[in-house]
Amino acid sequence: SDITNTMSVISDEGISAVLDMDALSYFDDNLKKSWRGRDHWKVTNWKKFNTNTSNDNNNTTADASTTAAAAATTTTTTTTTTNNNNVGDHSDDDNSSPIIDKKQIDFFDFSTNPEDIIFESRKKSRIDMPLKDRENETHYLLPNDFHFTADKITRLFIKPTVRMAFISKRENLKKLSKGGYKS
Amino acid sequence: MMSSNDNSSSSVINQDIPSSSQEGYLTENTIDQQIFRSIADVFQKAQLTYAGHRKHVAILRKIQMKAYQQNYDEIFNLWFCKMISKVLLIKKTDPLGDRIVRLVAGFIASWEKHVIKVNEELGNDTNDEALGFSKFLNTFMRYILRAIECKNKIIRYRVTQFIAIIMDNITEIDEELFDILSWSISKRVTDKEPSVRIQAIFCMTKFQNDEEVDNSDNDSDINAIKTLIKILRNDPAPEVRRASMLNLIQNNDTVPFILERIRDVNVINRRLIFSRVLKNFDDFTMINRNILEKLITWGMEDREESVRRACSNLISHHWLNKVNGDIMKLLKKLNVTKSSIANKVLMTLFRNRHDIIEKITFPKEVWQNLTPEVSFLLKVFYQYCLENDLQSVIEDNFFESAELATIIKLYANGAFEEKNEEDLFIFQQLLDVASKYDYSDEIGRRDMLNLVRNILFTQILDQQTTKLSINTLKKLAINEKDFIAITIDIIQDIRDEQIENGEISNTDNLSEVEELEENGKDNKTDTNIKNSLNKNGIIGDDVKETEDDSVAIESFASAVDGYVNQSLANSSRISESNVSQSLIVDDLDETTLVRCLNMSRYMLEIVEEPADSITMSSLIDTLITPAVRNTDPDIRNLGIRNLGLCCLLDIELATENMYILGMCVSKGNPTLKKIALEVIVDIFSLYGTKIVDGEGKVDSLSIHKIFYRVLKNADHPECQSVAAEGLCKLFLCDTFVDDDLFETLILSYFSPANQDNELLIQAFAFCLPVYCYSHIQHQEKMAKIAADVLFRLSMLWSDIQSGEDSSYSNDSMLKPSKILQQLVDWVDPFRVVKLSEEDALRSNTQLEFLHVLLQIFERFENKNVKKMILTSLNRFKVCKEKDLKLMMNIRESLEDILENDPIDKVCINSMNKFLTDLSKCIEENDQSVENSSHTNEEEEEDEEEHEQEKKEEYSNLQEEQTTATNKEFNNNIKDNANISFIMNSKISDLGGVGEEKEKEKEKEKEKEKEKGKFDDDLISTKGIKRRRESNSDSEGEEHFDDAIDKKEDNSENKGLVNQKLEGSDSVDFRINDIALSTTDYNATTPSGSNLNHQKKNVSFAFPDVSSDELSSVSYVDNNDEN
DNA sequence: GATGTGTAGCTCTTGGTC
DNA sequence: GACCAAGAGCTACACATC
Repeated sequence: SDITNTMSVISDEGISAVLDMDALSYFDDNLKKSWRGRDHWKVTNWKKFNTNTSNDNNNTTADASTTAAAAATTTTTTTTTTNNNNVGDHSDDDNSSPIIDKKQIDFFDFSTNPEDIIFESRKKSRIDMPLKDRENETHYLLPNDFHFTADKITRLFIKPTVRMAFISKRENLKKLSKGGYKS
Repeated sequence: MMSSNDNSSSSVINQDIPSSSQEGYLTENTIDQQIFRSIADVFQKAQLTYAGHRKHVAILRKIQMKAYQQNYDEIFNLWFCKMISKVLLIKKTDPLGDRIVRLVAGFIASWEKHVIKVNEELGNDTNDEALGFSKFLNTFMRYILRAIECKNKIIRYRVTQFIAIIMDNITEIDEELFDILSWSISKRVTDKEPSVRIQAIFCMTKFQNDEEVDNSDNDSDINAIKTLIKILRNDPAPEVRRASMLNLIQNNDTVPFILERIRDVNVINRRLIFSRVLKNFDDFTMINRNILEKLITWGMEDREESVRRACSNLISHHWLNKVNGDIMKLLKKLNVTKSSIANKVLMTLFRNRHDIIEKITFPKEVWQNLTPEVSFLLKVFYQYCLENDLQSVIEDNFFESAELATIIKLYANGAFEEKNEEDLFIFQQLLDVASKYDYSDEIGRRDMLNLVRNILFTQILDQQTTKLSINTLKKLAINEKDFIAITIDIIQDIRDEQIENGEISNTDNLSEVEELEENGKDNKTDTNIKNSLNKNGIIGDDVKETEDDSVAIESFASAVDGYVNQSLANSSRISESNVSQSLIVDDLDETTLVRCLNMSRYMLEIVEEPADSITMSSLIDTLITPAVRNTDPDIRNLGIRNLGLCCLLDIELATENMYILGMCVSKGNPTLKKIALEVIVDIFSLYGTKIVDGEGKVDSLSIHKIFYRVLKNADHPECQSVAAEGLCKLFLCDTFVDDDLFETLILSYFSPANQDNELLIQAFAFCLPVYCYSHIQHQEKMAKIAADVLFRLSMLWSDIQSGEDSSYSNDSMLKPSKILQQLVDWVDPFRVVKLSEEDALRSNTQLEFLHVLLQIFERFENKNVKKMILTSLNRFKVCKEKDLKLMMNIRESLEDILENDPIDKVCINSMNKFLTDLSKCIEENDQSVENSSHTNEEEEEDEEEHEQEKKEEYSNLQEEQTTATNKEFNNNIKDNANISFIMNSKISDLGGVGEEKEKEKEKEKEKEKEKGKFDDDLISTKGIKRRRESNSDSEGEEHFDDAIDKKEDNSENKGLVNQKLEGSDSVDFRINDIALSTTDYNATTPSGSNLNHQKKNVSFAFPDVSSDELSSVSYVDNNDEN
């Protein structure tokens, strides 16, 4: 409430034209999962900035519906296949895999002996965790979270009631574009 | 079908037609088959639904009994096991298996229950029933245990599942069997499959129960508990830790480990602490205070909404219910006077339980007899009402300000006169209310003002209370000027009183002041701050910095003196009229000084506009300056903080004080360094670059150097992270634009030296994406340096892996593939905020990165890294909208690599895929250009011209020539092409001359490169020479580091390594470098010539980035120096 | 080790009972 | 109004596959 140097007073050039509060929340939303940085970073899908332009929305909805439709199709096909399998049920014996993946087991059928598999000697195959995985000095605990937010980084260090004035002067903008590629 | 060759005794395979074989055993066979069929029938039915399980269990029991009666119990056991053998093959997710498991558990439980009953009836456990059960259990368990180390994980899972559920359903077990079980299970706890481990844990939990009952079992109990704790903390799979967390027995030894999971990396585990573990605690006061405070703080601040919700549910439902809705009881339990979470807890309650808001009232009589709890409730309640605009609630419960003043006075008396601690606490709560109160009533306002003023004047308050009081003053003042006047009056009064009481002999001080003023005049005539400082012998020199502390301190002190002189000189225009001038003393006792400084600090923190300059300079001269000069570090820190706050109100003051702030950063102790750094960043954030580079101003290069140095110094991680965050902020608002400083910044994010600086890592993790995605030009900057960043870090990584660089462990650094991913991600134009889809499609940031990367591809020495780059090609997104020539260039580079590099199939596949896509885009791009030229005649010309331009450029590039064309990729930046890139405007005059020279050199270098030989040293040396030229050209201008430069000139080429180590110098070179080369840089960037450029820059630019390890990464061969 | 699919563990809603 | 149960929908994690 008592902030004088808000982003709004900033000239409409360059970065300040872009960085309003909405834009900042775009970062907060999309960055909240990568706060641990570096070692824990992985590629994530970013939610598009909501620009109120119908274009974006249309695109996204279109995309979504297509994928949804695609997904729906796949689901239906899979279900049908499963159903087909179910019809065949326990009468069709699948010898290719010992593992039972059927709607029902025939407890009367001992045409194949499960003991061949379950008591199979384990030979060379490793069934234990590698030693290096058994201890971890982080104990799988999160580090201290310093809660960087767009709000925090746009405030001054020693006077947090005041925001940075994004006085982006023309000269600096030019400097910035120097050597950069524009498209 | 059935195999006749199966003759192992335990594997009596039966057929569907039982009587067909095994003649002579018909009777037995029939019973055998009957048992088989009966059991199979039950299993057959029970697998489909849980309904009827009870019946099925009963039938099974009957079958067993009948078999027993016929002396066929062993056959029963055998067939039972056979059934199970089938179940062991049912995959984990199939509910069939679980149903049978439950059936078996039910059967066993039912049988055991019966056995116990019989045992009780007969008074022994050796009866037939008991023995029969034991026999069955032994047979069954040993049967499945034979499969517990099966190589098939599903079977291991089912076996452990059976064991777990059986353990859960029986009360006793043979010791011998138990031993075998616990031995087998303890091995499965380290199974490679998490699902098996979880079941093993379920078994383990059964071993920890009998603790007190049987001492002989204690060992295994303790072992079980120890194992579970180890798993809880060390298992990589969250669901396994979860199983351990929820099943570990809770006692004084285990609870801390369980609650530690509040910071588990897994969300569900964290949430469960609130929704399960803590919910089951009878009384949270059992938990250690510190732990409890942390639990709630972390719970409320968790990144995940669901955890926060679980936490607030715990508080607002469970906890409140436990005290039957009695908030006062809850507050007592929380111990409000010492709790840091009570505030949060109450706020959560108010937010989630609107029903209790209505029930809270503060009748007048309560105010007279406040307890800490009630006053605390009052404070938080008022805060809540204000935040939620509950005006009517406030009106009902809180009265006129005059009355509030009276009440506060009451408790203030208790607090200060009678030194009653409870009253002090109550006073603080009420003061908090007062700082937000409505003072429309003039009498109330005046009463309160007098009260607060009086308290501030007479009492020595802690920081928090001081802050509250000052905040209240602001609320009470008519306007900001009034507020400042009131506060400064109080400070003045305190000082006056102190001086009166302190019988200070002012004579010495006065003469000192005069002396200072003399110096000040000197300074003024000089108008050169730096000269006077050089006189004092304190130049920001790395060599000096390494000298012993006493020298540093001395030089620091003289710097401060210099500052004081200067500040006096500058303020003389004001101080003439300043009566209190004679009071410039630092003899105020420390407590008073700190008290005044804190008051002024809290005042300045909330002041929005500067007061009149007289008031401000009086504050600075009489309070802040002496504090800055003080030898006590705490006071000095406060002094600098205050000075910084003043600077944020007055740009001139800020400009004047940049130097002293810089000195504080380079010479101060870590705390002072940090504050001063923060101040510098704040000043830049507020005023931009206006405060540097100009008549009497500090050189921006020096400021750059300061940042470099702090950033590279891992000894002061806090300063490092302030520098990192600060630089990110300044780059974000385009106050800083230097490429090399920026690259240093990125490198320090990935540097293994900073691996443990969590604050720095997190600052970067947030700020760097914000920078890259906030503006397309920011992203372009990243794209420009990305390839070099990857190169340097890959080299470093190779060194670490090969053991050449032993200062870091192998995993202290991100793999190059991950770094590449990150960089590609940062230059993804689709993430740029408010950039339209079309612009994003057209943006070349990612391809620029790729282009430069392919240009320097051959310089990557590590084969694996090369391979990695090629297999990662498809991470770069291409589309027809991209720049045609850029795409063609990339294609060419890739084809070159395909031809000349020995590469494996994976790479070839990846490259082919990318090339196919790329060619398609190139084709489409070509077509669309043609199409558009036909559709729109007007645009045709432009388009053609543009295309022509591009083509020219690219053909130039392909020939790897850097003709001094000023053509741009994009006309947009044409205007900027000739604008020098440097910070110091004076140098820019030289641009033309330097430019030509530069281009000549560029050409030379290009030729060299074409020959295939690349002499790094030569180029580096050239770089230095060139720098000197430009430096001498810029003679006469004020240079922060003239002294160093000259010194170095004298010492004649100290060698590259030294220059590397003295990072300070590199900044200068670098900036001039850019100044001389930027113009053609724009025109030639995608070419190979740029590569030279980059290389050359690099060798100077980051000598001190992340200490020596990066120097080995540098292109410059520095062996001769080592 | 990157990929897509499947699943656990929620959360929220609806509808019903006490 | 509290409570539960069933059902839909969501997301991070687990699993499977290549």
